[in-house]
Amino acid sequence: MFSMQERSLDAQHCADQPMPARAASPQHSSSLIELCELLNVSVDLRHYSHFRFQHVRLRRDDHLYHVGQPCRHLYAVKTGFLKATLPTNMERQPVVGFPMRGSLIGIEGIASGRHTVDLAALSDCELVVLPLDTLHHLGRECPDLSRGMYSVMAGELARELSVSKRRGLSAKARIGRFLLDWSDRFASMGYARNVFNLPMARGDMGSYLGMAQETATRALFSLEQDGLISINQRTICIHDRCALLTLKRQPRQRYSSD
Amino acid sequence: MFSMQERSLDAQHCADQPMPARAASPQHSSSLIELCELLNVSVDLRHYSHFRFQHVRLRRDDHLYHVGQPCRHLYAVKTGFLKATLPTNMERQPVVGFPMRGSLIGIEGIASGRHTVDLAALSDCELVVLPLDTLHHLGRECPDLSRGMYSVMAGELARELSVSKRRGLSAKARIGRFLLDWSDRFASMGYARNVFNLPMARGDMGSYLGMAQETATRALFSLEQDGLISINQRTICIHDRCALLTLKRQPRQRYSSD
DNA sequence: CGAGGCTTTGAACTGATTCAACCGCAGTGG
DNA sequence: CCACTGCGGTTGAATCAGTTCAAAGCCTCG
Repeated sequence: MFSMQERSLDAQHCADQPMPARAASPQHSSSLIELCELLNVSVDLRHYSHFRFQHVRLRRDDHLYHVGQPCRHLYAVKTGFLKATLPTNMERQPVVGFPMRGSLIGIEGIASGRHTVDLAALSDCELVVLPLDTLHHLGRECPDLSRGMYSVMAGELARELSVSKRRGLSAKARIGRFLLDWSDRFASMGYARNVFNLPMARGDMGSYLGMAQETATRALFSLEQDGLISINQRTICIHDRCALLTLKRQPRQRYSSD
Repeated sequence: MFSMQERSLDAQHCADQPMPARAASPQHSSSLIELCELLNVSVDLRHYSHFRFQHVRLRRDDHLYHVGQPCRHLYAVKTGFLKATLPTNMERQPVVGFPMRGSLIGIEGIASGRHTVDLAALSDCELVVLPLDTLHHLGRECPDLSRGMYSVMAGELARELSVSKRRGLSAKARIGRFLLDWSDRFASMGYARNVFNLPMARGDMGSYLGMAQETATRALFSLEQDGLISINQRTICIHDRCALLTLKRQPRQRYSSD
């Protein structure tokens, strides 16, 4: 239904002047300084503040891009939540990430020139469009920016690697870590650390954590039983952060001691 | 011409860690052009060919760096195989990667300034040292290089993301994909595509793929039973690439039709 | 030759998946 | 207003893939 948007975005890609049709009311744009603040990179940009970056708005369930589409822009998330999914011949596309405010989207497509994940909006979103051409152009004149970009990209890689820490943990422990991750993300946005709404369905949560959605449900319920959290639909209240963090595959006491 | 590299290398040696003493005899160095060829980035570098990058040699089981050590260099693998492991409080450190010729190591530490994985040599290795200072310096003068670095880093991220495609596959299928990955890696180095030696132990293989080492053993054996491969210790011979690729979790026929 | 590390094999065990049914809520249309 | 529909979430029961423990076999290297 909104595929028109993708087409028009592509057209813009060619024209090198991103101006999405859907953002029919593009009141907003950001300066380079605002963009850097959003991405949390600190550079001296006094001379380049005249650059402005347009915004794109997405509605829930809109797709920002699909696998295989040319990658000519990156996007910094200003508001809203998204999910990235991998293409597989399976019916269930595995979820590989939940970008939100401060995330830089699209990096995965730089190497091949084409996007390698699908990006869908979980809620209404506002994104800052960063054309790759502009990025390279700016990098030439503003060395600090290159450094900042290296840092952002490396950060994404490090975060992705750390995901592997969850391997070997029980489903319950993975859910626990996951909740703490979101807790920190909300806290870093200035929201409450211990009460928040998860933006995704159980199925997406499970897929991201590598378990069936029923398992996600049961793990949440089990954590609630233990008094570590309270759940009400997608609203989470964390009671015992420390316990959530130290959950792990218990040694499994076999017919032992006694 | 070496001054910059030597300074930072020395600084690292003195200040931070006991870098392998064997690196004391670095006979070789590479030009920027050689480095770019190694990393498979194509840029016009005629004017910068006077830069030279020192080499480091590692012996089997040597560590290139540990978690927490300052990240001031990247390393391009020239020869040999390594493994990257995450730190956890568990006894078994999860393996997150097997860098080899062409891989760029150390990116994960750029964002935080400190390394976030352990890097150990699985075999004797030769690495090209790329000081971050030099990288930033060069990027200023040679815009193409920045672009190339973005591409390399983004490629690492994309590769890391694609690892998630293995989620949801059976152990056997994951092993199959793993073997094909190595097959392609060897092929891209100009070696035989269908016969090769894996550089890592079963335990590391299993850890990387998220399974117990016994499961890795059994999956390999099962593939051999099916006639898709032959195994002899760490020597693998692939007979049916297509079948390896199409392995997946079979639908599980329950007490079926009625 | 012996020690120790890696690999294989067997057998018991269990966490998680799968299937299936049900609940509750939101949107829709009569 | 209420039946209807569909989706997300929850719950239960059976089953299985993979883990864990245990022990033996094999290879390498000092």
